[in-house]
Amino acid sequence: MRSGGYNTKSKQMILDFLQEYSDKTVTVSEISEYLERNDNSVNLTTIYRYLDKLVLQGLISKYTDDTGKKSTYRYVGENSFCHEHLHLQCSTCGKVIHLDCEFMNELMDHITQSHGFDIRCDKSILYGKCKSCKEKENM
Amino acid sequence: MRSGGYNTKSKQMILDFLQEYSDKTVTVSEISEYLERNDNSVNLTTIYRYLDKLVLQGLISKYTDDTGKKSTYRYVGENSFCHEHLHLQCSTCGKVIHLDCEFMNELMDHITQSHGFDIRCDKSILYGKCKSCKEKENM
DNA sequence: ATAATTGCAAACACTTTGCACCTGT
DNA sequence: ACAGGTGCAAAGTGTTTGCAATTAT
Repeated sequence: MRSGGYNTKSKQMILDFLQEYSDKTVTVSEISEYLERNDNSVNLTTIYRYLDKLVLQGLISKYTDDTGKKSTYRYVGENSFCHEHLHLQCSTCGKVIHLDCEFMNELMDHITQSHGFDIRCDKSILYGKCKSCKEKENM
Repeated sequence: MRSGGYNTKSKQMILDFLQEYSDKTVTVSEISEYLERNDNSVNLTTIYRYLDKLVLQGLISKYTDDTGKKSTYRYVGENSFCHEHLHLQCSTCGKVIHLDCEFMNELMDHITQSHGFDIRCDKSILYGKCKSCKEKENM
């Protein structure tokens, strides 16, 4: 494991899970349930502690869900000097869409220039309703 | 008071406070402290309950702060068929900037068209660092 | 050997609920 | 009179902390 820590099955499984779902944000209980399903139940405390470390290492990002009660985490990886992008999260199904387009870049540039405000993409989520949830609603 | 409720000093003061700071989001403790300062201490329960009602009436919007621990509220008013706008909140000083520009509208339109995702502006906050906090940092 | 990890119980912070009492209309 | 508002204590939730026991190196 990186950063001088010891290697344990629990830590490895948590990281695996985060990597597998790196296209969305996952909750602590989702991680916990995954570990249970795979016969490696881990105390919530342990999960929180390991997640804190990963956040510090910059391997994952921490967010707050739409209700403001739970935290969610997303794997971003260590070579995450990748292009900045915003996240759209559906308040209904939780799906996350990565947003990186010329319009976004134009907006970000404009904000920096006109307001002097630097957006932290990894701290921001735009909430709304995704296509499929809208469709389901109209059935 | 609207919506058939009774009129009380506490409710009036809470609404006044929200209106006075309608350009930013305020926390429950800020409301509570304001009431204390003005010799009208109100139990937190009461504040939460009234805020819930105001949210239901659509007079205020509820957000989650950057840390994900506290809720924040912002007065939007009842004639809030005003132009949609996003909010930029400085993670350092808490200042809120209302964002409504052509670039934002272009981006929103693009997102609706390309992803079928409808952003709820009143649910979304972009976090980052404002100009003055950046300047203070470099002193 | 010893530093890191873990589980448990308890503490925490914010929010919500149940209930008896009070207040505005 | 009575629907609505309020305070208090208690419960609820997600998260964090202290500590002793265990494990990886």
